Amino acid sequence: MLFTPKGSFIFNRLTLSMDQERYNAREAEPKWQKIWEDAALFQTGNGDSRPKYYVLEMFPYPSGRIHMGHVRNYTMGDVIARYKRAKGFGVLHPMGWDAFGMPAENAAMQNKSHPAEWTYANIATMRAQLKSMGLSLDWSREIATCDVAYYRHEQRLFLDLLDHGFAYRKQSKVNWDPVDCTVLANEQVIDGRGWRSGALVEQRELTQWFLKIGAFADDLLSGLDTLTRWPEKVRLMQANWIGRSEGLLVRFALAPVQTSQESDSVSDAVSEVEVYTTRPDTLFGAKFIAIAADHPLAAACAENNPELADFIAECRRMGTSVAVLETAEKKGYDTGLRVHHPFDENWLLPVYVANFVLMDYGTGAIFGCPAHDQRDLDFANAYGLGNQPVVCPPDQDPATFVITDKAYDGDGTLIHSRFLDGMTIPAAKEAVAKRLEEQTLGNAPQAQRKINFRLRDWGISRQRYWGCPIPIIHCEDCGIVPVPRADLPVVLPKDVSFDEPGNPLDRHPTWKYVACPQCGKAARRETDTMDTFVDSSWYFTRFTDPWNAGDPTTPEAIAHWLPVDQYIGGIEHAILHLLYARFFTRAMQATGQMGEVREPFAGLFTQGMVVHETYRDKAGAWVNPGQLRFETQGNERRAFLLDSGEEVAIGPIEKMSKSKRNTVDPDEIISTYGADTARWFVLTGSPPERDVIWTEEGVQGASKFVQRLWRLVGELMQAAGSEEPAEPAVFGPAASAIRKASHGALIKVESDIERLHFNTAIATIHDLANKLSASIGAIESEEIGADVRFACREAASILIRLFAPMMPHLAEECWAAASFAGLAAQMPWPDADPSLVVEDEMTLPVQVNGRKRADLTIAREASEAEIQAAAAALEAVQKALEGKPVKKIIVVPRRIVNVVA
RNA sequence: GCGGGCGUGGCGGAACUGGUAGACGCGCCGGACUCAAAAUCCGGUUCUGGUGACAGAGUGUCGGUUCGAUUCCGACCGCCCGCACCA
Repeated sequence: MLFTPKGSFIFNRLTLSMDQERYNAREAEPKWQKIWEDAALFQTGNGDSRPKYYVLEMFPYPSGRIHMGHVRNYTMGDVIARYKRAKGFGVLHPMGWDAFGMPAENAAMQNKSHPAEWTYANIATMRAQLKSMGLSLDWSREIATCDVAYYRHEQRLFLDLLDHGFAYRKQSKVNWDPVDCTVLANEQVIDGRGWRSGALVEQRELTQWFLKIGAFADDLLSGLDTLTRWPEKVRLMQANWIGRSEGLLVRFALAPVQTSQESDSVSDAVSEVEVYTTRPDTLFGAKFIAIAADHPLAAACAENNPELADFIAECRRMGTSVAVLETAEKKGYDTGLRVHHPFDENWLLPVYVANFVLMDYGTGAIFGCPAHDQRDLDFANAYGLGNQPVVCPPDQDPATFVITDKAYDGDGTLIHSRFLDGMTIPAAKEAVAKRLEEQTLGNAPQAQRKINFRLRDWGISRQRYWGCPIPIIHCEDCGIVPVPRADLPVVLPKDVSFDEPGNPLDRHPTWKYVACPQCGKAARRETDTMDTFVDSSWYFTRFTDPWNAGDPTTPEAIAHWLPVDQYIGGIEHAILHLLYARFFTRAMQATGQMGEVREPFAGLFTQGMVVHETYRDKAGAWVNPGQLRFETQGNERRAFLLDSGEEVAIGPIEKMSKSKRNTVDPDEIISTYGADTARWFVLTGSPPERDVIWTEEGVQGASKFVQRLWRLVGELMQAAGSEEPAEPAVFGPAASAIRKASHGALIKVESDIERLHFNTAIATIHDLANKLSASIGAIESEEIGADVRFACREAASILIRLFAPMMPHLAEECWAAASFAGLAAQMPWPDADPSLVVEDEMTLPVQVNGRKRADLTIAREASEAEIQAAAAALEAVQKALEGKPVKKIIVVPRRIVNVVA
């Protein structure tokens, strides 16, 4: 007898290594990793003729060690890569390092070493960690952005962008991070603080390099519609960030002023104020004009008005902190200037300098319509300017409709607006635009239609050492001179010091002094380096041909591999990285480096974080879970310190962070349980886009399941015998049940992985294991015929391949132990036979008035009438009807029967 | 304030276009094996009532559409995320 009645297995010592009762991950994992590597299994050449599939996970910053978030991110990518490979695709699955950035400089300051040393040491550590995870990566394509071999091409791309007018220099107000001593892009300022340092950002006036992302604002917006495999949320966030608005530029003529001599001199020099508005329909509700503190007109008025100058200075001070802006009151200062209403020469509007008007949006000037804009209303109420409703809501009487402290911005009909009265808002907008376009002020139309964007151009200058040098030379005679392409790369000097603040490149004794390439005179190099987001804006294209030494990209490789079919990363890059990469794709297309590719990432997936409970001792100090012992009583859990026995408080579940001491080290997990257990865990429990809670019980559960699969495959192969039988013509009930379970699970897992529902794919594999265990446990040895042997062998072969993308090492060990040919990693995805899942009879739930009362088992081919008759005849149905007559019986084929009384 | 998302057992979650709510896992309870423990295996586990077959309630709350609603619509409550003087 092969099986004991309870199904526990007696191992046959003759069957290969299956006599091991336990699967030893620590031995097996490095063994298979080496076999894969020696066979160069995951290297994909550019001449591959299979249909292509490009899987990419956001490459990591080499901060020191990988964390659980990396494990989750890269496991998901690896499941897809391995699955697609099994499905017959030529899979490109590369890895690299986002290796420039501030932390390396901070480390250099602390350790008195060089950023390169720290960075490359971290890369070596993290590469080894990633390799221990058993990822199917093509390491032959590895890149690090801090390698000259990479950033030389970035300098070339910069020069291409410069030639095409996509890079330019301008003086502007910038976000200055006083801790990192560098400039930040708007996207890098979060709640008024630097995204890395957390320092309150200040405004400074500096000359900076900009990339013209604004040139593609419209295209970046409309392109979002084509990204159907992106999360709706990310597309929406980008659309809001780009912030397109359609409006009108309207010029208001300045009226001569009698009251104030100072203002009078201004109105002599300047004749008009131009405003930008998206609500030209409310022009007859206008009560004032407001200009920004930085508006040239404000500066002109302030020249002879110290009080106004003070007010402007106050506005500027406030502008340095977003936190203050949020709570700031609407404040203004009357310049004394007046303008004529465009439709009525006798109607004068006061011109205020206002703290809520921004110079860098629109024209830095607005007209205020208090009745229909809350901000304008707050201002008007503060300065007693009154309001005039000009849009009447549908349910209000125009005669009595008034606004007091809540502006109305909804739909309605125009009132008190002369020639606009009775119009809808869109009609009124059109009418105003048309009339003002035809009307002239000076010698030009008084108004002009204008589409505006919130998106600002991307400032890329950083006053840091550890970044890609901007290949520019400043010559006193020739001005800005690009480094000739033949002289590239501009290499970072090695001999730099970090013992004082500021930019080491700037204070290097020799590096910046060069001869001007044009006139040969003494000149200086640009000492700013590029924002590290430039590095990550094109790395996905470099992966397609990282061996090309002469050019950043290779047209054939781009055409073959791009776009990335599935990109995986954190939601935190929804705007920053993902928008920049989309911009670079367009800009590089314009410079001829991107072929016909319009969007870099056809499919995007944003995975959730790995979170963990937090613990605090009596003193309130955070405690690491490794120091704790847990007790459970019923549904209550308590935690105690291992050494002292002191009880600690179990706190909320939060993102793993060193400061809260709730991190779990991947290395420890891998050395204790193996990579497969870690990989399995991060996919289980919650859907991939949601956070997953790390628990010790969960890891142990995953580890137990690894062992269970190992035993189950052994049992299946024991039943299957060592000889591979031909497929029998007839299968008995036991064999049929096994085949039905295997093929049913296969169909489900396949569709789950295709939809990236890894958690339900795993549930299905659990379910299959349960079913197979039950089947095998129920079979007596004398029943094992050719059909059962065939079904068990088939089940083992399917089962192993189903979990192979998630637990590749265990799959190889099982595959080999089962004496199947080749490597599991090379096996094609099994073909499902849907006919095996179909049953002759089906069981339909039967409802009475929408409530389930019975089950009806009936032939699959039964007609609707037969089903109706059989359902009505059921005892439970009759009972539930309580004698009431049946009105109708609804039959939804293969789904349900509902008897309506 | 604006925009978006989410509320399902003790817990994580499942339920594809409206069709058996609670798959699968964790935890818990009971049992087998064992001198004992671990490991493993078997059974139970939404709530209420009943020894029981069974009956009633049930997917944040209230209403609507439908033969039928976790799923669609409306209002409200709660939580999470993004943006925020953008004219």
